[in-house]
Amino acid sequence: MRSATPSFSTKERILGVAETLFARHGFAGASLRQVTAAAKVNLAAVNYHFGSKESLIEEVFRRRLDELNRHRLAELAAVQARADHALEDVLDAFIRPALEQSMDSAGGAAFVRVLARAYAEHDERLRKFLSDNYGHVLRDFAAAFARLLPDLDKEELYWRLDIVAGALTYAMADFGMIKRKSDVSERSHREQAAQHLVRFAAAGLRA
Amino acid sequence: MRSATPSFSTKERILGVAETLFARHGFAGASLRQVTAAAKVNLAAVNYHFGSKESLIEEVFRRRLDELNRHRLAELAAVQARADHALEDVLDAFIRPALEQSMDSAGGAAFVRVLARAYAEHDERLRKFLSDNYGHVLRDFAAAFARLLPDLDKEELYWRLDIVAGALTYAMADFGMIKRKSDVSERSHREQAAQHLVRFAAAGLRA
DNA sequence: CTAACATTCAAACGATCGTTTGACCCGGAC
DNA sequence: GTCCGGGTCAAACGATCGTTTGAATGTTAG
Repeated sequence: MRSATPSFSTKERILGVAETLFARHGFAGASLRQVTAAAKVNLAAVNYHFGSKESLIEEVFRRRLDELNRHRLAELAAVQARADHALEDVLDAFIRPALEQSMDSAGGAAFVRVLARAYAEHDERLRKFLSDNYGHVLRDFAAAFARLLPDLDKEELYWRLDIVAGALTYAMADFGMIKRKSDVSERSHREQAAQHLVRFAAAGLRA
Repeated sequence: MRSATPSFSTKERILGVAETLFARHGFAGASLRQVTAAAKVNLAAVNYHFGSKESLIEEVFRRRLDELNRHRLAELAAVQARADHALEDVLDAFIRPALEQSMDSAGGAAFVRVLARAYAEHDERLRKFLSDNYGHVLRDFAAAFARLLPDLDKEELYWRLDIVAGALTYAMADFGMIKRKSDVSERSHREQAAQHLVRFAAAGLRA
């Protein structure tokens, strides 16, 4: 069975449904009974395959973050290899991989919402887990920005990057109150969002 | 008893503690037992004074949002009365009242975190409640921005305002990963945040 | 076939949730 | 004094939570 239907195994079905429900109702708001019912698996399957609800949450992150971080650092390296790279290129290297992943798979769009949840939740264990995976990437990007903005002192730069990261998280999660037109596809909606955000953030960083 | 200790009545003590715990653990994460225990009132007091947990949540918002919206619109009117008002002035009229309120009372700082929670929560009833109180103000500000940016078409403006609102919510809630120095007071921390955000947002809107 | 293992299942565990109940306290009206 | 009504209290309600159990099931190897 493992090799016959690998993409629909119990484990992966739980992960996919959990991602969707965590995005919609939060980590505390989505119960294991809701998850297992939607995934059409037994309630005990979560504790059998993942050990606990918290381990399930971490696995939802790990599944996507590893790939996302890898792509971001790869694009950053590619950008920095060009001698004449601009601020917009570095911003694009940070934003675009998240955008791409959010459109790759069915659950990708849900994951960026889950990511935004993680910022809102103050759970210490979850924040540490994310810092271990995300903080390293942010530090590399901060160094890249620092080189492109030599006149900006470090503290001022960190302030602005903080705002950029917050705006990115917000925009990617589509938490805004202004709804997109219904005739604009999800893909072009997110591509426009990334494009606007890059220009907006670049102008703010240069201000 | 009502006139003897009005600022420490059971009702207000519940509201204050609920604000703090909702900010820290979310609406689903903070239980009424935690709230009543911290407020040193009986568990049944919440349902007696507010009717339900959901009504308590709404009351936590109403207590601060009425004043916040009033101040924002007053400052916007004052800014628009000046013929030479700039983009930064309008942004300041939006950001500063939230900043002031967050420092006025002990629970004010917690409230902006509660406000950010509201964006993360997808609860339909809560979003409608906020839209009724918040949406009107956002529309007025959007009109003010539109007058100051006549070359920007409406859709592009809405995109950027969406990002600004998201960055504001994020920054005000202090959800960033970059910690402030411990020797910088909370007040100057938030004033710097507002100042940076105004400059950043203005540059982004003009880009 | 049997033995061993991995997985699924219904059922129950104790804990905690929001809410309700009914007795109790107490200050003011009569 | 009696009565009344707002307020507080301990206790319990049923529902739901995450987790555990032990039997049933299916799958693989010898």
